[in-house]
Amino acid sequence: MRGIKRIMSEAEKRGRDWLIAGNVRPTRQRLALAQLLVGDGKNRHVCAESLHAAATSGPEAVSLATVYNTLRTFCEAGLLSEITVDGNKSYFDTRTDEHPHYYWEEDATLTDAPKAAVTFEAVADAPEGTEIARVDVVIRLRAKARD
Amino acid sequence: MRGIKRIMSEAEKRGRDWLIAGNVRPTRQRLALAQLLVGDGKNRHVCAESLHAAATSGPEAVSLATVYNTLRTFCEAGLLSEITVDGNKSYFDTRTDEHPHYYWEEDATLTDAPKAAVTFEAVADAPEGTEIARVDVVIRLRAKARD
DNA sequence: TTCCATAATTATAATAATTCTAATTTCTGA
DNA sequence: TCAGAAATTAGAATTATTATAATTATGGAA
Repeated sequence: MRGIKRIMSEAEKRGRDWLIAGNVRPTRQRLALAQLLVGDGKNRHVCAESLHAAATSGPEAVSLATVYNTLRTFCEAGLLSEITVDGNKSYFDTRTDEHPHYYWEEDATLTDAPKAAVTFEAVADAPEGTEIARVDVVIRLRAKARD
Repeated sequence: MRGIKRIMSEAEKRGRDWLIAGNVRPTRQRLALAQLLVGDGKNRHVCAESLHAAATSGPEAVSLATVYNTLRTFCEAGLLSEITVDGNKSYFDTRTDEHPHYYWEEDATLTDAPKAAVTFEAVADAPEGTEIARVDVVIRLRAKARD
């Protein structure tokens, strides 16, 4: 045991439990990132850059390379899902169930859409020899034109 | 008039008409690309690189910069639609009506899905002050696991 | 505890897709 | 035919991301 024992905050507990649930070794950096991602119990969308910025201004700095590695690790562990929406940058969502997203064209941000925003009548069978891995739905929003 | 008058092929006509329909000046390079895109009357999905490769092996070489410029121009003219599916590269579709896509994870390619592949029961109202620009649906396929 | 093998982290270099810049060429219409 | 505008181009610059290779941390065994 290295550091001084101290009371663990709610956010720290949430982060740690989340890592354990995903069967991911709770290293210092991963704990820091996990806390930023799920520490408040709310869902969150991040990109590598935004998460790195958040970590940098926190108590436990994490290198950009590790942010990338860790986001990938979390995805593989099923803790995050990756969302692709504009051609150049990846977003990551702490909600991992299949649900639609709003993409706000005005400021290029992404939020969850209520699941009821889109309901399917039918999704046809996948072509022969394949199966559907996932159905991505992105509802692109723009500011309403004034009349 | 520079070149020698000659009979215009069906593909050339289709390309030229397509440009005119989009109100885009029919330059040599644009005609070459248009022909590659719609010359056979079929729908097509390309990325900048694949289109550039096709042009390079044709009779009228087009620089990569122009391929990028032109794809953007065609999109703005409503002749193409851009599809984003994996975080790093843009695809362009000669079909511009709203329709779902299959993304084949195995080889990272994109094809049209039959419109009936997904039918909506409902798409909720857009949030206050916004309107829906488009609903993107990508059905991600993977090779079926053997049992 | 201490030590070891393994895994994680890191700075930095490399890559990939795309955009920018500034010079040149081509078009169009008078 | 000519001038001005638009398009094209090579190459540099940018952005997001991944790879490399060296260092450091971690967890389990002794």
